[in-house]
Amino acid sequence: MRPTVHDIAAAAGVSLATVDRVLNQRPGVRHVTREKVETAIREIGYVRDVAAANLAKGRTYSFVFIVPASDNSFMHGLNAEVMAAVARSPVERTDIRTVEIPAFDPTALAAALDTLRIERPAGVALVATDAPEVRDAVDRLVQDGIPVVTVVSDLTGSQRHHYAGVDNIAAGRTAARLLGRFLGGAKGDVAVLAGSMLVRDHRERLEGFAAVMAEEFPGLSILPVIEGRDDPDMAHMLVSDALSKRDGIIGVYSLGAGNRGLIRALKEKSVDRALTVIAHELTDHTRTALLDGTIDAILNQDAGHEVRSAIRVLKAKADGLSVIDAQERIRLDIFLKDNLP
Amino acid sequence: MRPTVHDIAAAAGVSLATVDRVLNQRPGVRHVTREKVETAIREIGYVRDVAAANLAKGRTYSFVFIVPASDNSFMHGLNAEVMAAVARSPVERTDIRTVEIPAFDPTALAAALDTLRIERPAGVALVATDAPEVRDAVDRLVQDGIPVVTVVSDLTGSQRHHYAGVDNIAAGRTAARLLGRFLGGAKGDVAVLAGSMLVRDHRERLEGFAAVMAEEFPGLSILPVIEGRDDPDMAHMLVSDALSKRDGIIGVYSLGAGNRGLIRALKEKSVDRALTVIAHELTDHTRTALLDGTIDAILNQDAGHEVRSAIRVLKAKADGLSVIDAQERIRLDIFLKDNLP
DNA sequence: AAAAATCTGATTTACGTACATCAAAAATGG
DNA sequence: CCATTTTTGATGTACGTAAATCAGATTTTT
Repeated sequence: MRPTVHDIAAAAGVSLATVDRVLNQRPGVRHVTREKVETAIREIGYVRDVAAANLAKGRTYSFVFIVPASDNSFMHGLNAEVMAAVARSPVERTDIRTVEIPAFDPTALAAALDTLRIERPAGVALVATDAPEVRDAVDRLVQDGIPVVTVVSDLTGSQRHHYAGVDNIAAGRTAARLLGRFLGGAKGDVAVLAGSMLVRDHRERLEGFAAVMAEEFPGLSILPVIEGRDDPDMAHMLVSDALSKRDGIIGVYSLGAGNRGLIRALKEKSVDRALTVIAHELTDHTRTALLDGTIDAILNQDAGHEVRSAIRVLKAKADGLSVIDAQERIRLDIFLKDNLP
Repeated sequence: MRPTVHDIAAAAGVSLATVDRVLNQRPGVRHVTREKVETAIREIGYVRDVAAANLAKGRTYSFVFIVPASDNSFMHGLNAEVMAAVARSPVERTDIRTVEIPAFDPTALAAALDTLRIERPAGVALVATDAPEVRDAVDRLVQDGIPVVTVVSDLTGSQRHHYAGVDNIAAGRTAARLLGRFLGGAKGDVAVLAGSMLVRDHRERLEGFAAVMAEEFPGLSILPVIEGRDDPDMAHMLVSDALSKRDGIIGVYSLGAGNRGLIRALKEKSVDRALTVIAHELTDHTRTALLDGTIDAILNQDAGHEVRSAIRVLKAKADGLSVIDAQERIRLDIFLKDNLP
């Protein structure tokens, strides 16, 4: 049987009330007594029974998810996963609320974060927009003792406790190697379709992609980045245009969202030429395109895993427990035709 | 606030004791009364507070992991992950015990399973060996009401509740496509190194591999499978031999363990020729080989995830709860140089 | 040395469920 | 209709922790 508070009390020669004061850092315990209790805790290897503690506290963890109101498949998927978590929340003693804010609007995001300083939830998860005011707002929350994790998009330099998302530089590098290898030794141009270079994820993916391309595939040259603003129609137009103008294009890397337009453009133009295409995010559209050969590989981050991981980490932080790092590492999924889920 | 047993009692117009009898399927409740209570439960949407229930029961889940005593990196890793879970077990109210049995010995495995029918643990996880007697022993456990999950290697046709492992046919197919694409349109021979064709995983990987090769890469022909018995020295010898004899080999697929020998053979022979190599299982050896270019891609199953998933599923089954399917799907990791963890 | 302030102990209630006991009520048999 | 059996209610204890109260013991201040 694992030791309980009673055992600590007996071992330390103090009363239960004192043990409780030490455990829950309540005032009214002399320094020497406190140390005596802490030693006892260490010696008998006591670990608080979190389930019983939460039961006694009648605690429900109240978490807030801040997500951008973006209209693309990935964000819809993310939202769906948060909703699924909300549906499960009573069972897990959590009370999850989502806050939608305009996409790519650092001011709104910072304002939303500052609002939470008053509400004081048990934890905050946010899809970060990379800007100084957001960083500062996050740091303020952390200073207030509120656990904060970033999801999908990180906020380096901030004091957020955790990032539940993929390494986007590694993703870009992986895309480059796949594309390079798939193209064999062929020489030619590679088109890159991004959402916006203002988004950190996209910048990082491009950075990784360009690095490996330069290092390892000198025969391939990257054309100026096409910014499709994650919009299907815009992507369609721009990609069609590029494919018409440059007939040296033999590969395409789509590192953002809005792949529907890309796929349409590819289908129109690729009747007469073979293109190797790597895209991000598995959606109904990209899945179909992968199966029919329009896309050759899809890099993906599992939104469900990210949401669940964020919740687990927030819970652990709220309880002052440690997390299993390997479990919380969000992996980059690589999908070919054959290993689709 | 979520409803409690008291709320059920009030809603159904019965006493707490009766609710308890219904909830824990104790005798002494008239059919009509039972239905009344069950309706109330459904209507107010009651879900048992598992934490409180386990606290009251003083319950600790006792799980048994049956693992083969194989001497290769993967099984060592799996064992390490089980041990890590054991270390965490007191905190999670679980009591995990491992049983080692000789590898590839169906009789021993079946005997071990039958022993557990007497012990009656709260759940059993096993690395299955594909044989009728094992299937029968598993079915007997399931019939006894004990949750059973297979890990790493499945037991199709049995009544096990869950399989925590990858789809090996998909793995083989993925390997074939990667190899085929990496080789561009080149024509030549492909060597396949397996542990043993008696192991179901290996058979399935080969099946998937051969299928895609035949369908999509007619220029590549698969040589007779080399069975290295997952033994480094044996693999080294056999692969060296094959590479010397057949100079048409341009690709290698290693679908089993014992990659150390393969890597040594490749390093010796590949000074004068370029080979594209796909291997399974990320270990220190394969990682190094991937980084130095000896191996081109590694397919991996994360033993840690498999173990944790198995435990989560066993727990859920023991509590009669449902699992989040997407969370428990073990994905096939594809590692290139750039996305190593 | 007395008064005040600070610390500690003892005890109780609560969280939501499980489980046991005993009494009371209702249904069933003859 | 009585005796028996079955069903139901009322009540209490337990699990491990949190949190509160109040009394008693120390220490510190005056």
